[in-house]
Amino acid sequence: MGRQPCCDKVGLKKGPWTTEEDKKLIDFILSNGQCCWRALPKLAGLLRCGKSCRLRWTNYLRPDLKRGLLSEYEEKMVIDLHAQLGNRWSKIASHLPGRTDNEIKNHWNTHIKKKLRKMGIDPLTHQPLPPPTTAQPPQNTAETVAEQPPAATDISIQSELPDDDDDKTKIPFGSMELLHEDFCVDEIPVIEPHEILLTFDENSSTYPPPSSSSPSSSSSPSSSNMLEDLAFSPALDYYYNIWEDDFSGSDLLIDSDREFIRDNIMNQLLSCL
DNA sequence: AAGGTGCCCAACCGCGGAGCA
DNA sequence: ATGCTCCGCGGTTGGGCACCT
Repeated sequence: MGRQPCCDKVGLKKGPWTTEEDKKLIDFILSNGQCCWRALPKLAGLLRCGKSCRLRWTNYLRPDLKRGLLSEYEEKMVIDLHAQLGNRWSKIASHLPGRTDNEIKNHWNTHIKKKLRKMGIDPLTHQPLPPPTTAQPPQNTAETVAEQPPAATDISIQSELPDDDDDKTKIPFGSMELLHEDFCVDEIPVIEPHEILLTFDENSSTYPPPSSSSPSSSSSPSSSNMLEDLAFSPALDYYYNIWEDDFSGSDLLIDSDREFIRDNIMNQLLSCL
């Protein structure tokens, strides 16, 4: 009995991805779109299982991913959403454009959990932790207990968050969308560079820029700054660097690709503004 | 400087659900 | 209705790094 492995693991590579593998995966998906993950490794010339490819793409290579720590606002959203949804990380991630479920899960386990405990909130129930008494040993260290604000203050964090029950937290164009959403698995749609929608998140720590006031402000980001930033976004540069590293001698038209994609992003953004 | 320890996060594993024949 | 395949999700692991002693 037992479940069949997701793929034939004999001869398949595991562990960290190399730049070469990243390049192959990116190149394949940008040329062909996200097709059947199981078939992708073979088609892309990768010695990986489809699952590994999907994970690498969704968690690390997708061009719309934000890098770096979650902003304070994002963190509050995660706490609020977790209170409503529990450990449904993918659902939570869907409210935070540019963030992956893995990233949020990791951030929750390494930062937010500790922070909440320190603040006297049970990260599981989102209720105030029982106050430490002399009879009961405190769950926190003495120094963290001393830093605890009253429980009522802690809970107010949640009430500051926007109501999640509508689309306010769903940022339009908050994720990269391929225009061919509804192709069947057997078809391998060709996604041309001009069909890729690269998008931004107005709630991120980058947009609006740090100088702007409230993170929940609905004001539009400065278009000139946004375009400037996007045009030179780390994600794009990452792709370009990969291509340039290993395809410098190939017949790929790196510069024209770069210009073409960048121009297309600019045009799409301008049409949205 | 060297070794030990803890943290972070990318990646893996296994399960459940959806879709299809 | 059943069994199979595939995808996506959540939990877990372990390598690399930073910090501490």
